This record gives sequence, C-alpha cells and structure tokens, in this order.
Amino acid sequence: MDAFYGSVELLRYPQLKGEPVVIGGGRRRVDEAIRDLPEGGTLADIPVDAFPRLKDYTGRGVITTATYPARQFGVGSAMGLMKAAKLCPQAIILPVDFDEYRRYSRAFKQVILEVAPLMEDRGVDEVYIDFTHVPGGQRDGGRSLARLLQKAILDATGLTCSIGVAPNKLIAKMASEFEKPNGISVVYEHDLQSRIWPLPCRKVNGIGPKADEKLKRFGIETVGQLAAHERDWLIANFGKATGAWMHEVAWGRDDRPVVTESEPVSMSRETTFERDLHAVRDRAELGAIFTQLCEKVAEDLRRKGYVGKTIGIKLRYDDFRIATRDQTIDRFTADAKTIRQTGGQCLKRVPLERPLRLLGVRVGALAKADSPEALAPAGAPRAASQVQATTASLF
DNA sequence: TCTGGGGTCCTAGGACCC
DNA sequence: TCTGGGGTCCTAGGACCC
Repeated sequence: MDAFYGSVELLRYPQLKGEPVVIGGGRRRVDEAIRDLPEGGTLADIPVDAFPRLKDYTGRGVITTATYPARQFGVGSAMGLMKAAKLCPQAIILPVDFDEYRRYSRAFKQVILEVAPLMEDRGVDEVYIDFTHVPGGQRDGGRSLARLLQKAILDATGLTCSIGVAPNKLIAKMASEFEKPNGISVVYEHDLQSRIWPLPCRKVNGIGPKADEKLKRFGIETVGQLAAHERDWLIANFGKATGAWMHEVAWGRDDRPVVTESEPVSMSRETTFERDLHAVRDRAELGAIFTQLCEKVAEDLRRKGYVGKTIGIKLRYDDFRIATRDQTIDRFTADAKTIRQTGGQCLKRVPLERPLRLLGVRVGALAKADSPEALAPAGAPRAASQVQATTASLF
C-alpha cells in the first residue's frame, strides 16, 4: 500500500491532500482541533491551519509514515521527529491510529482474497500473492490481474497500492518499488541483468544496514557486483548460510512459497517513557507501567486464544543499549499475574543502574489455548541454568 | 530535544539426555 | 584414565522487516 497510514488519514482529512503530513506524534493537539469543530461539523471541516505542525511538536518519537509531499523534504519513515522538524517544520503531524489502519488493512486484504486466495500476510500494509493459478493471472505477464486488483482495492477502500509481478517473491518485492505510488511493474526472469543488477544491495529484502555496510567494505555496491563474486568467496566472508543466500539472491533465485497460514511465535508489549526513568528513583511509576504491560499482553493472548510459557522482559537504557532476559516456566499461561511475577524474576537478573528509556514484556513459546499441549499437566521443570540476581529485588 | 512498536529468524554456548 | 557424538532445550543478543 502507498504511504499507508498517511493515505488512511487523508480519507478522514481530505483537506490535507497535497500537504506534507507525517504520522507519529501524540494525541493532544489533534484532539484540541476536533473539540473546536464548528457545530455540526465533520472532520473534513477542520481548517488546515488548526492542525498541529512539526515545529510545534515537543517530545520523543519517530515518523511511521510520511506522505509523498513530505517525502519531498527528505522526511521518511523511522526518522526521529526532531530531525524531521528541522527538515520540514511546517509538516502537519498526526497521531498514529492503529485501530483505523487495521480496519483498512483487513478491508484491502479481503478484496484480494476474493480474487486471489493464495495470499501471504506480510504485515499491515503488504502481502504476497500467488498469481499462478488465478484466472487471467498469466495474461500480459500478470499486468491485467494487477490492474484489476488495484481497481478493486481503490473502489472498496479509496486507497492506492503498488504491485510488482515477477517469477518469485524476492524479485516481486523489489519490483513493487519501481513505480510507486499507484504503479505496476512486471519483471521477467530475463530482466535480471537490466533491472535488478543495477540496484543497490540494500534494496534486497534481507540485506539491512549492517550487511550493506560490510558489502561496501568489500567494494560491493550493487546486486550485479554481488553476483560477480563466487559463491565460495561469499561463504568464506559471510558464513555458510548468509553467503550461499546472498549468491542465490544476486542471481534472482528464490524458491520460497507463498505461505497463507502461520502461527504466532510470540506476543509483546513495550513502551518508551516520556522521560527516562530510574529503577530506584522512579520505582513506583515503573512498577505501574510494568503491571500495565503485563495486563495488555495477557489480554492480547486471551483475545487471540493463545498461551505461552517463556516470559521475557526488554529494557532500553538511556544510551540505547538493549538488554533482554527471559525465563521458561513449567506450564503455559495467559495470566497477567503469572506474567508479571515471572517478568519480575527476569528484572532481578538485569543491570538497573542506568536510567531506562523503554520497558517491554514478551510471552513466547506459544500454543493455542485449547491445544493438547497447552492443556497437558505441567512438565517437569528443567534444571535452571546458572542464573544470578545482579540487583536486589526492585519489583 | 536524535532514534516507536510489534514481530521473525539466526547464532552461539551451556545444560542435559541418550 | 581418558574421551564420543547427536539432539533438544534454554537463554541472550542481534539483524532485519513492516
């Protein structure tokens, strides 16, 4: 989907079309604008001037989406709000409304499923679709079906998307970015050298900042340069799995199927505090936040019908280093108190001298709440590995 | 006044079991 | 007295993705 969160917001606030808009701030300022609505007014009646601007924003956070006009200023996803405010102070900032995006996410996926049932969910705004056996899926290299999907999605939701059609997921993903927004790209196997090899390695799904940095140190900037290296050389320098994978990717090879069903592995909740908190000085506040996170995870588990037996915590210190601890218990649970208590044990094993920026709670090793595994009596506890409390009990 | 939240997968060492 | 492998589970950290 194109600038998904931003596009959904524009459906509510059409008066913002053409304005630079970023999503990711706090709630307050927009609420004020809504409260000042004229009698009988709708959201579309809020004057553009009433919306909060980045230059007035104070607080932490990152941008989750920037509309295309905002991108003109160099503002983009994952950028800190303070940095974005320097680049485009006049950009309008809107708070994230994840429930709304989820509604539109379900709606566009439903449209696709009615046409092409082999669909893999890749998050709120992205899917893979297997065109192979869809009627008309081969016509014009898949372009016809792509057009049909775009129109059906636009009619049902008012949203645009970009589609890449290719022999496999790896290439389709890259192709989907060629004609953004609202575009279609068909890439054939024989287009590999002309259309994929010139791309920077970073465009490959799976090559992130670290791998890209290392590739650059070897002078490898593009996919074509990657393809020019021997498989054995890549394995020698990047390890068996990664090296072999890089070689396949550079030659456009990918045999991963489109997977329509999958079970969750973990569920978590985390929060970045408005100001850094200290385990001792802000003990009460932290404790309350911790309890709330546990309750939210428990609620998520119950709503979705899962239980888990590995409870974990995550901290981010003021210097951005991250520490995690987890503990596996001898029975499955979705109980907030159990999660809280086990998480409390984990907290005792992590250094708490530095101020904290973030606290998170995770439940892993999930099973369906009604599965035989989950209903079985508690397994014998495994002997705990050497686990040492590094700090006196704080929670 | 830099840097969210929710995920998956991989690696690597140690415990433990056969 | 010296010395096996294979396999699974647990834990911590990190890369990466949307």
